[in-house]
Amino acid sequence: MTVVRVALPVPLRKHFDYIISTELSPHVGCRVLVPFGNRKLVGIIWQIAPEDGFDETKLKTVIKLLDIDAALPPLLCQLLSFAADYYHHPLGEVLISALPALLREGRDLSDYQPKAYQLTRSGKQLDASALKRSVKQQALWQALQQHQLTESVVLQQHSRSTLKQLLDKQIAEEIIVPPIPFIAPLKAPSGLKLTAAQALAVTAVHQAYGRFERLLLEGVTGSGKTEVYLQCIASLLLKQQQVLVIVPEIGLTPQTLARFQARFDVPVLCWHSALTDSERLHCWLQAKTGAAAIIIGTRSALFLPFWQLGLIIIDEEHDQSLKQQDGFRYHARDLAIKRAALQHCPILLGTATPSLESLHNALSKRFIHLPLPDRAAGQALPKFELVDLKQQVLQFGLASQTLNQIKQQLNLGLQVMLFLNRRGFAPALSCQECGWLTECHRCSAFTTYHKQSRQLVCHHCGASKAIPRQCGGCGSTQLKPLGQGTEQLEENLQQLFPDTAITRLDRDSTRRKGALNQALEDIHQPGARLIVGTQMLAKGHHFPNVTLVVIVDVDGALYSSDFRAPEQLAQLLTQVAGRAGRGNTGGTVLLQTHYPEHALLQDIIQNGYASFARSALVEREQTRLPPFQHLALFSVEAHQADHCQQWLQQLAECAKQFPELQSLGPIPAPLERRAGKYRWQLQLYSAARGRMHLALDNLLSNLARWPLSRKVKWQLDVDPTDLT
DNA sequence: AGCACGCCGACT
DNA sequence: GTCGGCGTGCTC
Repeated sequence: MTVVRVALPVPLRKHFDYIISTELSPHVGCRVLVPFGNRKLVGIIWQIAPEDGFDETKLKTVIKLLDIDAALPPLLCQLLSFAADYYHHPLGEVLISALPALLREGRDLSDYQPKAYQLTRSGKQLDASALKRSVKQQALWQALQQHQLTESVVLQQHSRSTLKQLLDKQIAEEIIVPPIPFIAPLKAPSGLKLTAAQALAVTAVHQAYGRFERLLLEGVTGSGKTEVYLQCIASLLLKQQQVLVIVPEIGLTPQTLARFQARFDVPVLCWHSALTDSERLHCWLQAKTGAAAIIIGTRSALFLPFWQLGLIIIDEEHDQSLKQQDGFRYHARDLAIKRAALQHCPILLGTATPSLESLHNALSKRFIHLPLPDRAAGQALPKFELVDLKQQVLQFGLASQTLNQIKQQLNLGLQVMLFLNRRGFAPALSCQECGWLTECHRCSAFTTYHKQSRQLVCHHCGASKAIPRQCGGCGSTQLKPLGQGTEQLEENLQQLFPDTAITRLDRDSTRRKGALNQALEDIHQPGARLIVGTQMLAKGHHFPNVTLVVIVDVDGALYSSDFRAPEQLAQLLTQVAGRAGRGNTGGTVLLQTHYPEHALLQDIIQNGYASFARSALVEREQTRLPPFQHLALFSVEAHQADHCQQWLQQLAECAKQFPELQSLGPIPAPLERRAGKYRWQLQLYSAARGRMHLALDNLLSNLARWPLSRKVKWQLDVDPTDLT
């Protein structure tokens, strides 16, 4: 008997000790089923025979050891332990979140591993006459005499009942066959001819193999980043090493996967939220055994147990979806860097619009900077033009200049893309008599009018309700949509261009399964077409026939209280612009604004993202904002606003004992009420990362004792990207 | 987080 | 007389 210290998926920042038989040979990283209060939980063994043991007489016994081999290998344990400390999230929850759901539930791994059958010792010595009464059993017995057979092979020729009979008689036995690591392709395919800049980048990555190195591939849209990835991967596969490619949530299109699969004759697997639980477990096992060569996945792919990981690629490293926005709020890029350090392998961050964090690291030489300043096929980058909306008569939110340019392109049989970051028909319904607007009862926000579904929907809490007949203020029946969303823009454009095909791409139009792919297929058809959409248009897709991009309304993002808003706007504009003119014709981007003289717009259109980002960094340094100071955000939710405020006030008081922490707040969150709850926040800034973490640990152990902590729901977000 | 225990108010 | 509201305490 020995004591094991177990990490359990509960929000308690401590471990629990249990007794287990030494004969089971438990080790760190194995799952165990344990009694906890009056329920049973799956936990992870974190320590064997801890020295400062809990009172042994009070210990309960492990119900079941669920793994022979650690489900979380040592390297992953190190990574997850680091992550739990860094993001101040309870270890047990972090560990369990790294496992596929089926393993989290305590399922036996062997149920999901491929099985094979062989004769037992007595089965081998069996006399042929022993089975003469059963022709079928005899046939299977004879087949197994040659060599073991996998389950699928057995079942092709024999029935499951015959097999069961031989197993019951102990003539045959079941064995688990570990999948075989992938076979390296004999020769790496050469691929496209690289530009000089691409070749330099590939060489830099090659030189980093086998050691930890961080590389930032800053390639303008259309510069051929994917080709760089592919050529880096090719040589790694020859070394029999695996590759992890992390992509943004909607970046993993069938096209991306197809491109990788077409290039390499090795198993390429994907990992994303749409997989079923057993597909996920399959992928997890293929990574662990080395059967998978390349895994392309969203942020949680970061926690897959690779057999021999040789390279991590983070595509679109600036993308917001790399940061988990609830619960365990990790940043996949930052943890991937930690993982690469633990694996002693290089990590390549690719983007046209680097995050200011990564750019700062590159400029200060912590990362190797690999610029790809030109488009691979030599096309010109799209050119920006500002359209001044002041003192203009607009038609459906579009200036006459904009409309003229759209007409021109359509007449040439080309495609025009209109970007409007507002889905639905209109952002609100408004009363013509008194100005009343339809609001969400539970959020401090207006409800969006959706014409097709005939509903008012709150985009913050998801609540939807029927359209009111009368104004909630004066009773008038004169309710009109206020403002324009993509649904309305599509309708209006159809009126202006009745003979032109229009494709709308937003969350509503692509909700139906297969709708997104259908839309993308339509867009790839030649001929004039209007494309209307939200954020979805900005990410990854290739629209070769688009020559004109219209940003219908840039103003919303120009005056925001979030210090990251300019960076995000610049990234968005650049990414959307990058969809234009990828074919042979150069593209134009029209920015419609009431503030054409705005410094941010001027900087982006005249000098491009790279220049904007460098000046934004200077500004961040002057204002002591990230990455020049570290930020941790405490947020609270409660039914009563003063509970929020009081709790944060107490926290701010407590934080005062740490001179290295500067606090900002308590302040109401930008969306002060959501789903019926008030939301407040306290921002903590610090120049010294290490000391900030110590202070946070101290704050967390303090606040656990406050009575008010029971009345509010609080969260801590380290390095937040979203301050709403 | 879950879950039990426990103590007060409104119903068959 | 009970059902059930959520405050409080505990989990090796």
